Amino acid sequence: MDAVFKALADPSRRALLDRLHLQNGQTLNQLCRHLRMTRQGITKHLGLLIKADLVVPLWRGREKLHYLNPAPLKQVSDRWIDKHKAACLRALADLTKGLDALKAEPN
Amino acid sequence: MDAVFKALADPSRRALLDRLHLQNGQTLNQLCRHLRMTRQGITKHLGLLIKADLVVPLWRGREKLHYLNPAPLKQVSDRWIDKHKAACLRALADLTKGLDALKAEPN
DNA sequence: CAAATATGCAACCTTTTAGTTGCATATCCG
DNA sequence: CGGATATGCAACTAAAAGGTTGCATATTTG
Repeated sequence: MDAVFKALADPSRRALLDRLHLQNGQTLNQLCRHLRMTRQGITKHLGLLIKADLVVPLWRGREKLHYLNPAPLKQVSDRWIDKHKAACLRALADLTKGLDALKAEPN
Repeated sequence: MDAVFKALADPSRRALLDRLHLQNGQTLNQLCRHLRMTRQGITKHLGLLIKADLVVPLWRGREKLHYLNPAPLKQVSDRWIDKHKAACLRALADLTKGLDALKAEPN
């Protein structure tokens, strides 16, 4: 799961995911067209996305097609994000309480 | 939103959020007890969390209380995670289709 | 007031990360 | 076959990140 968070930390990588979200199964060269960076740079980013299993590469001849894999994202969402979102109201209540306690103080 | 993703990228920072999730409004020293790192190191991590607005500091005398702010997490979830999760089935279909096309090839 | 407590700030070091350049390899097409 | 296309791999650089040490500052307490 750490690999997923790390992979999502970079804007270029999120842009790549967004691109694939727009059109799945693109080749490396296709993905290169929209990002101002060398092909090798993009390869590195894709490498991290693949390592995090967010993207699955598929070879077709000399072309490497890139497909989204939504599973790890769902996992992060279910196991981490949702847990924290669930405590949303409670957290806000805590903060409000803290603020009130501060105001009530004689200073 | 970039700050939020960056903040979530580090396991120590996620641990801090988890700690606050367990007990909200802890002081810096309290948070230090559970992480094997110098206080100053933790201050840095908290600084990033605060910058990303995931944590809100509240001074009470010489103590700095730390409260969770669930808003940015919810934003990331709504605007980014959900968008990608929604394409879940479609992405899997794409991948399956890609695999099938590959198998169907004469090689 | 003085000592203890809670925190901040800055300099520094080490490792990681982002990105580049250069060259090698494999596949397709005429 | 030979050229064009699609990609991989390795070395290198610059910048950022994670973490430490040392010292300063503010607040509480005896």
